[in-house]
This record gives sequence, C-alpha cells and structure tokens, in this order.
Amino acid sequence: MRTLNPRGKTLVDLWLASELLSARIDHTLGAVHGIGYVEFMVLYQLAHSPGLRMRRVDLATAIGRTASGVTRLLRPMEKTGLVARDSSDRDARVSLVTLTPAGRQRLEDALSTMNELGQRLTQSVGDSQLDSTAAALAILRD
Amino acid sequence: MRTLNPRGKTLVDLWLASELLSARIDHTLGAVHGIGYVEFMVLYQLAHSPGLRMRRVDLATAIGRTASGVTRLLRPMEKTGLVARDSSDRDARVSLVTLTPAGRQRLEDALSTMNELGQRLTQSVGDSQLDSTAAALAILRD
DNA sequence: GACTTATACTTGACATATCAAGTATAAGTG
DNA sequence: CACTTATACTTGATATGTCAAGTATAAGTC
Repeated sequence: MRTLNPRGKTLVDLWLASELLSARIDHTLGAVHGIGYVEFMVLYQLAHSPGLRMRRVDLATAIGRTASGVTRLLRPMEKTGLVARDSSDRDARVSLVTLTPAGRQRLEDALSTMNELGQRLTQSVGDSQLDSTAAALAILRD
Repeated sequence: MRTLNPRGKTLVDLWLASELLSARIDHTLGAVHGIGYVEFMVLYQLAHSPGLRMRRVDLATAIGRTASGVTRLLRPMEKTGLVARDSSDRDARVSLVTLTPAGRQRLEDALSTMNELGQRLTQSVGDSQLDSTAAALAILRD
C-alpha cells in the first residue's frame, strides 16, 4: 500500500497530538473555569490585541472559525459578561468584540491552569526539542 | 497581565496550527475525495491495524473521539461502503469495523493528496526542524 | 453458580460548528 | 453621482460531536 511521506505524516501526527491534547485541556478548563478551549482562545486573542478589542471577522480568522461560528460562539459569552459588544465609528458594518474586566479576570485564572497543563502534558519532551517544535508550529500557523 | 510560560504557549501554538491547517486539509479532502479529515483518519487507522479491522472503542481512542461519536461517524461510512461491520467470536459485545476494498481504494487516493498537502503546507519548515517536530508530536500523542 | 462490577456499544437530548443566503454598509468605477 | 462589487455580520438548515443513560455481555468475587 502507498504510504505517507514524512511531511504528510507530520500533518497526521499534528492532528492526532492536537486532538488528544485538546480534549484533555478542554475538559480541565471546563471543570475548573467553566470555559472551553475555544472560549479560552477568544479571551487570549482579545487580551493580545490593541485596545483589548477586535472585529469579529479578525477574531474568526485568528482562531480558525467562520464568521458565523464566531457569532454563535460569542452570544453566550456576552450573556455571561466575559466579552461585550462595541461599534466602530469608522465602519457601521463592524461589531467589535471587547474584553470585559470579568473576561480579563477569567483569562488570568485560566492562564495559570494552562501553564500547569503545559508543564504536565509536555513533560516528556526536552527543552530544546520543544523550542524547535514551538518555532515550527508558529511557522505552520500561516 | 500574567502570561503563558513556554510550555503553555506551545499548547496554544499547537492548537492554532492544527485548527488552521485542519480546516484547509478538510476542505481539500472533501472537495477531491468526498471525505473529511476525520474520515480519512478512520481509514488510515484501519489500514494500519492487523487484519484491517478494529474494535469501535479502540478506534475511538485512536482518533480522539468518544465511542458515541464513532457510532455516528461510521454510520454514513457503512452506507457508502467505505467500512463494514463485523462481529467478534470472542466477545459478543464487540462490533468490529473493517476496511472494505472500496475504503482501501479511497484511502490510497487520499494518501497522495495528503502527501501533496504535506509538501505544500510545510514547505516553509526545514527538514531537520520538521523531523524534530514530528518526533515531539509523536511523544505528545500519549 | 449467583451477584456485583466493568466493558462495548447505541440512543436521546443537546452543544457547537459549517454553509448558503440575506441584510446592511463601504469601496471601487464609469 | 449612480451602479456594481466587496465586506461584515446574522440567521435557517443541517452536520458532527458530546454526555448521560440504557442494553447486552463479560469478568471478577464470594
């Protein structure tokens, strides 16, 4: 049977590693902070954007979701006050997502859990190998 | 604001890289072969298992899904004849999933697409860095 | 061998995502 | 300026996944 070449296999390994780890992270974040991995990423991206706010389209591409998905994802987050809605004075089509103080606080809490998870889940990988992996992943994001 | 430590950040980078790449791979596989990334992984795992068959639970853990998810995932694949159902003579609870010739052929076709995608999507990462990354991902799978 | 506990799978209820289409506004073009 | 095209967002229909509970069979225990 035909087999995968090294780069094709890397794609598969990436998918497998991500799926398995994400499930565990998702459960932990859910149990400890009441948010899923995707919601964590929303808070994280907002915290790293200028003014703690983003357009919904930009958020969508940043987290690999569609605009429609973002609309539905943010609705409950608005209700629980983790994010809020703002309008742009330059473009009336735009609806900005902003990080509320409550969202900021929730992110703070979740960050420490993520740090612990990072230590635990990657403990069998050495520092130098991890550095090289992180660098490669950053490149692959584009 | 508190920040992620290097290992926490690696988790985030892994998630981002995987989400963004998976979306593209999923679309390509769907357009060219009529299967999604998860379905490809089912065929791939079956092809690499002894006898081209697996228990549903084992398949579930292998691809990071629940048993329930596997039940629902396989139903359409059985209908289209990519996989078939078999029973175990050792354990009457077990329902084995087997790779059909049609499934095997579909996998063959998809493998070449995956190889091309692998080349294209990882072209900006050098060989040695990719090797190290693949090794790290393999470790992280557990 | 009867009784408890564990495992394999399926199903109902629900969560979360996509796509295609619709609305509103902006930007480009003659 | 009128007209076409592009962009930002939302919504209806639908796909795909989870969890909790149920059924069937196996394995462990006394």
